Amino acid sequence: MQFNTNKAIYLQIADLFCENILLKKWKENERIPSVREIAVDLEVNPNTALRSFLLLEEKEIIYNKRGVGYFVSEGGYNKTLALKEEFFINNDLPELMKTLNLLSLTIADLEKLSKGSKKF
Amino acid sequence: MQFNTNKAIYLQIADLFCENILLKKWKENERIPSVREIAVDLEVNPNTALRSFLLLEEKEIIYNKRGVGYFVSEGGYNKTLALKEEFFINNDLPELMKTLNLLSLTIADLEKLSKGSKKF
Amino acid sequence: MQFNTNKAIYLQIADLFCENILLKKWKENERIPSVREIAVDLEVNPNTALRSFLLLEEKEIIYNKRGVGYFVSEGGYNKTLALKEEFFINNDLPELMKTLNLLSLTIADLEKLSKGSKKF
Amino acid sequence: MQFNTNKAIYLQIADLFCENILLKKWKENERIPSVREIAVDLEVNPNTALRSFLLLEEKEIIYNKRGVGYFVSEGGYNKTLALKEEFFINNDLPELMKTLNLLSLTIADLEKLSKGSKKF
DNA sequence: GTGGTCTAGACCACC
DNA sequence: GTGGTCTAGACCACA
Repeated sequence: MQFNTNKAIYLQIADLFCENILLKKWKENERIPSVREIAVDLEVNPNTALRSFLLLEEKEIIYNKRGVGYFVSEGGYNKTLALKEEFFINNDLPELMKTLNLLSLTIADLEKLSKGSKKF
Repeated sequence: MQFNTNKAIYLQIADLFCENILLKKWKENERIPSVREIAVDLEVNPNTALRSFLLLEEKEIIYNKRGVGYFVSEGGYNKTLALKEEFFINNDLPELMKTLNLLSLTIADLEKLSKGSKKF
Repeated sequence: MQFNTNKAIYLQIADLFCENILLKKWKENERIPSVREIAVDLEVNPNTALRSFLLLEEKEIIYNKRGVGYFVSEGGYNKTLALKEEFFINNDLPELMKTLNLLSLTIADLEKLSKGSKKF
Repeated sequence: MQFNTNKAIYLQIADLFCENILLKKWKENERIPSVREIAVDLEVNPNTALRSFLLLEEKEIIYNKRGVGYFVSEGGYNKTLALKEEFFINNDLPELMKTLNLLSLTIADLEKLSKGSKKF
């Protein structure tokens, strides 16, 4: 996996985990890969991988069974969605509106731009 | 001014400068506040303020007259606009589309959200 | 049963056993539940349950009859009491006094607090 | 400094910080020693020391000024006190009452015990 | 096998 | 100078 250099790796891994939950690749009460597996797969140090787990555990999106591994929390999907939505509304969206304003663009323009872009 | 802890202060100040230019608060060939004034106003270390100036000078959005101060470049408005647009298309927009997808939102939803938000 | 995540499960189970002995739920020379029963009841790994038994066996609070099961030792009550008392005096009590000091509380305050608390 | 082997060092350091705040050795809005200083003083790895800072920052007891250091939060004293009190009421106290009950002791007995102990 | 802690030390961005 | 991240790897307790 490639990591963006502008953001801490462990945060990018945490985002990846959230994505997996939101995309239902990881289901509630299911065990997720071990710290070591993630570390090997993503080619990062186990410590770095662990930080991602700890971050999401603290947000109660995942939980730990001692000696067994990490699991997606009951309600983890909704919690993840709520967190991401809240962040979007309070941070991304205001930022977006401000940028649109500065660039003299409207939301309607986004449709065209997103289609024109090679990224989609 | 409050700064976001996740982004370098000097970058946030540079963004602020760009905003002022795009909003025509700072016009081309007009002198902008000194490093010292900015540092005092925003309560930051003068070194930090200076970095913002140097960054924008390097992008030729502002220029320096020795012993006089910093000025918005001829064409600084368009340069700023171009930079912001490019960044928006290549970075913000793909990011936005991905987030919308994860949150099961569409561009159309943004209209409502942006109106419902207290931020506007 | 809920376990505290900050303390090893097997230690919490051992504490539970001691409680049963001190409360005379388990009497001297009486057979106590098997490792397997404990494991099922408390929903823990049999290995974990076994460690609790071994710990108390080592302290001679319980003993094992091969093929039969575990029993509370002759004198197990007093032994448990003595251990708990010693630990209380040497560990809990100093810790308590320090905490009281930091919180500007006195032993006298404990009376009121313990009554006010919903836990009792 | 000696550390208790039963508890993570970074937690013991965090406790120490709380003590300093409760004892008013560290006052609100005052800078506290740097991560490196703590690491050297307590003879631990800077990483370990940092964990203590991060823990307390997350609880908003201390805050960070970029490139400057950590400071006790406005209201940090009360926050620390509240946290410690809450923990005491919800954890230490029930535990204590249970232990007293098992040992056939009363709160009144604590007075004598605490005086008799060599620790005071 | 699992995670959790810790060390030693590097590198970096930032002030 | 400050903190923040990351690696490499050890050691341990626990299940």
